[in-house]
Amino acid sequence: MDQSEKLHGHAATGAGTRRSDAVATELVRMIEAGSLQEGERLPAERDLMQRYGVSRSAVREAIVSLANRGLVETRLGHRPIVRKPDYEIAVDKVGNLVGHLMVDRKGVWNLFETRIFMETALARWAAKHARRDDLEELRAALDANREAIGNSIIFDETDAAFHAVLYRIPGNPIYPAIHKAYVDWLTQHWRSMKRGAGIDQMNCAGHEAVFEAILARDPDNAEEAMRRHLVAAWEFVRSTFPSDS
Amino acid sequence: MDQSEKLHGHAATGAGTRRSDAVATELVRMIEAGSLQEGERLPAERDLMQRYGVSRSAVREAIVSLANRGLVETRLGHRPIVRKPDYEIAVDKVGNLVGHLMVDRKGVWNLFETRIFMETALARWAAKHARRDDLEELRAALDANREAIGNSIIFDETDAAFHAVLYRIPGNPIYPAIHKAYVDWLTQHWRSMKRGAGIDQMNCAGHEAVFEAILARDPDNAEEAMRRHLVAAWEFVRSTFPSDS
DNA sequence: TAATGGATTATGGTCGGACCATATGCTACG
DNA sequence: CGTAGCATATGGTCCGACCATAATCCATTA
Repeated sequence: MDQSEKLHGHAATGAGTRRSDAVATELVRMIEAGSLQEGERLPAERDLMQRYGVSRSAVREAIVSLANRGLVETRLGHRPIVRKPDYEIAVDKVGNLVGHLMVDRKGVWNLFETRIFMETALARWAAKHARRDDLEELRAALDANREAIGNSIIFDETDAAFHAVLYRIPGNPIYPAIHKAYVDWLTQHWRSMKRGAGIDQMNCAGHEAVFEAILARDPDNAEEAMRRHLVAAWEFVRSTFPSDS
Repeated sequence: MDQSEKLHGHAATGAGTRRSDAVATELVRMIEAGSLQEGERLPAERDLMQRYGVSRSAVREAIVSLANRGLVETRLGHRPIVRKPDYEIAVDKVGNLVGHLMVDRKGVWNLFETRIFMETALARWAAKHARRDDLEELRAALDANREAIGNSIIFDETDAAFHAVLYRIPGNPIYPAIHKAYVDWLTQHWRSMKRGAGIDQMNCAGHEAVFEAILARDPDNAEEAMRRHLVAAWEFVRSTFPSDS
């Protein structure tokens, strides 16, 4: 009785028909409005259920919903902590959603193709707009990569780091987030691959070609070098798939 | 008693510590394995709670989690329906997560800048690789767009349709999904803008320039025409923001 | 006979109250 | 003074009930 009255009083706050949706919407509103700051703790479930006049189940489902969206972080025994997701977290969350889309080789290729598209364009951009310190950073990454030839683990890290510099150059925080997504998603598909230093050398040579073209301020060559590098890498990834047509 | 035994028996299936996570993981597994086909109905909550030996609360939270990921669709009084998310849905979901990042102009600019990046590259691609029927499609979209000058609603539709063709040309289903996301996210930020036919004419002229360059197989011009077109469009979007620096 | 409307059933949504598991802080004892 | 253990806070789980909505079935009736 008490509950239903209170809820009706608060009906304006909630959009959906479900109580939990109403609570979730209200909490999101408070987070976006700044009443709940980043890092702050959410009120306890038992508080919220009294405040909004709903049962704890409804409150819990609302919090689960927020947690799934990455807006709060839940730990057992702790009150949920407000988290404003940045681009990386958002992209990370979507990773859970698209796992199904990459089960077959076609899905992986679709994703890898966007990477080629993205990075050829990034190479072109860098050739056109990279500043001196960008080039320095790129050179340092390349040196580290060359140094790591033969050590698969380190090489992969420096490899990713080299590409990461390209994603950073435009200065848009979305690009590094995309890069992280590529690394997270795609690496699952060429793990457990034995390879000799020859492969490393080939990849490093690809990086060098890209870097030289960027240094020479030659967009066409930069793009083409990057494309060759990634297509070769794809051939390698592809060979790890069972049903090779 | 019965429950805890059953759960321990199933402990291997679940990864997380939470019961609901275990159930969610199991359901995802079944969906991915194909035991639950697209469009099929999930077992009733009361079934699942018996099958997995957990309470209904746990089952419900698991289902909420799946629903948030877009893997099932819930309606009151109906059993949840299995949905395998495609690229569009996946990209759409990430949209909900990054909504907070677009409240200020900087966030919107970051997004718009990626669009410029994407579409200049797409224009370049089209100039290089478009086939005859791609060009036909592009021409038809352009004609429709020209026809719609003056009618804001239709013009916006044909405008989006013209750009959509470019996203379709590479033949990767991810690109159209991204386009849809751009349209969904960005249109919220320039709605309720009164504008004269002059703006339409300017935009249409931009499309024509892009098309001509693609038709001429001139990647550099296509890219540059697209950039000019979108930068101009941004200036327009930007003017709708209050705190204009 | 066929249409219609109400009872029945299936199912998700909500509730409240209990207990458990984990974290934190306080207190009392060594 | 320090540490072990108890008290408290809080999330996690369970149960059993009831409500709200949808689909189904069946009997009444035109």
